[in-house]
Amino acid sequence: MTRLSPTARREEIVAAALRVATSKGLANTTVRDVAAEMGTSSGLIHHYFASMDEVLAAAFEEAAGTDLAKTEAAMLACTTASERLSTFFASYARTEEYRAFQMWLDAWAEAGRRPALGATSRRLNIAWQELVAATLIEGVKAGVFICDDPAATAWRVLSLLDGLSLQVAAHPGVIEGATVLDWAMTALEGEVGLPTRSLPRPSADEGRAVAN
Amino acid sequence: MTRLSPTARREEIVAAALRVATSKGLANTTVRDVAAEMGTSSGLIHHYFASMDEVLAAAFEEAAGTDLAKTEAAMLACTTASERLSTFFASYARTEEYRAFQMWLDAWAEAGRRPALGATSRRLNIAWQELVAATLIEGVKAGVFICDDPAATAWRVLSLLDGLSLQVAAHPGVIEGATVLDWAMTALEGEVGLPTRSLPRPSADEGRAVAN
DNA sequence: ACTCTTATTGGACATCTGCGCAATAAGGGA
DNA sequence: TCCCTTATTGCGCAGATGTCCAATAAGAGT
Repeated sequence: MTRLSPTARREEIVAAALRVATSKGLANTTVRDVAAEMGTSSGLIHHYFASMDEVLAAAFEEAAGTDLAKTEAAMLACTTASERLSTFFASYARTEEYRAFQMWLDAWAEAGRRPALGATSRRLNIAWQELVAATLIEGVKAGVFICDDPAATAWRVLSLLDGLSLQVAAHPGVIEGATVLDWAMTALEGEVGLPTRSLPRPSADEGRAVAN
Repeated sequence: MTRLSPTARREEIVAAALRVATSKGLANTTVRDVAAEMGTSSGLIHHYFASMDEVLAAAFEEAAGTDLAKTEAAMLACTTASERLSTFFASYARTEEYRAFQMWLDAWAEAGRRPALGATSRRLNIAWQELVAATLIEGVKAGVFICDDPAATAWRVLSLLDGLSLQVAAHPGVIEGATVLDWAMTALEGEVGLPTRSLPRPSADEGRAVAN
């Protein structure tokens, strides 16, 4: 392979690891898989990463971190807190689709066994919660939301989303994807004193529109 | 090893597999681990189970199925629907403790890769939801709950519990165990039209009392 | 053109994995 | 007591896994 700069090669490794992890799961991604995906040798990966744990952590960070950044950007483009919440849900709809959520399942399950991946998973989960909490606080200040404890409400709505999405990902057919979003939004409306269904429900098309 | 009857040996294998899975996780449990735990040979396990997938499925069924049965029994000992819900939460508090929940994390993550484990996980998750839904329906008939769609509410409260417990198990310290229960019960009270905190919050002692 | 850093190779190593199979022995029924 | 089913053994096989390392070569700086 052509000799690359350390930063470029590192990025390529992370991108390749992410591609493999997306198709066969974080927990099933091996050094040789990543090397084969890049068309290089397996030794090269250990020249940039001390352990496979750190490769997986970097790949997961790339996936979930990018989702987070895109969602945050889309939310900041909105003017009102309600619109930001709607955008949040629409954006989450994409994350929840198909294989993407399997990566979260693997990250949570492996968190106790792979220190680097566990630390990354924890950090990103908290970041998502803080994103929602900040929007809630904003809405309370603007007088459109009623919420005693925005941080707690954020954890609840995010955990509800996670718990429901988990069923969609792990047990296909038990709950439908569109239902997850509707239920979570209804729960949030109840928490912050909005009339039920006052937040517009994103269609599948809208969810996909935010994705790119 | 002394020659046992097929049923007795089968049960011993499942029990040993469960013990191993409890300490090092379902996903990390190997044939040799289970054999060593029993003090027998690894070939014996394949004499009773066609694949490791089925051993893990049986072990998980034993763990989660027993939890479910105990919880159901405790709930049936109560007279009112509200008491049954309180008992449900108190019982869930035990499940959520420490390592027990890691098994659910592994089951969900592995569901897509191990067919037998996936089927078991799906079945037990639905059984838990049906248990809650039945109690809600009962409460609605008795006029103490207001709930349009008990099945949906059951999925929501269970998924909220799962999503919050998941954080406790995967990211220790982010949320406290006692908080999980309080938040989930508050959410349920909101859903079924009960005053907040009208369901008594079980203490850690009560949770442990139901365990045995 | 030459050197020297270092990106890259390719494979070795030790270990683990699920699974299968021939050999052994235990124990119940006759 | 003998026999015949079958529980149990112990190891082998084929493949996978993370990690490490000596050898190679590419390319930047002089």
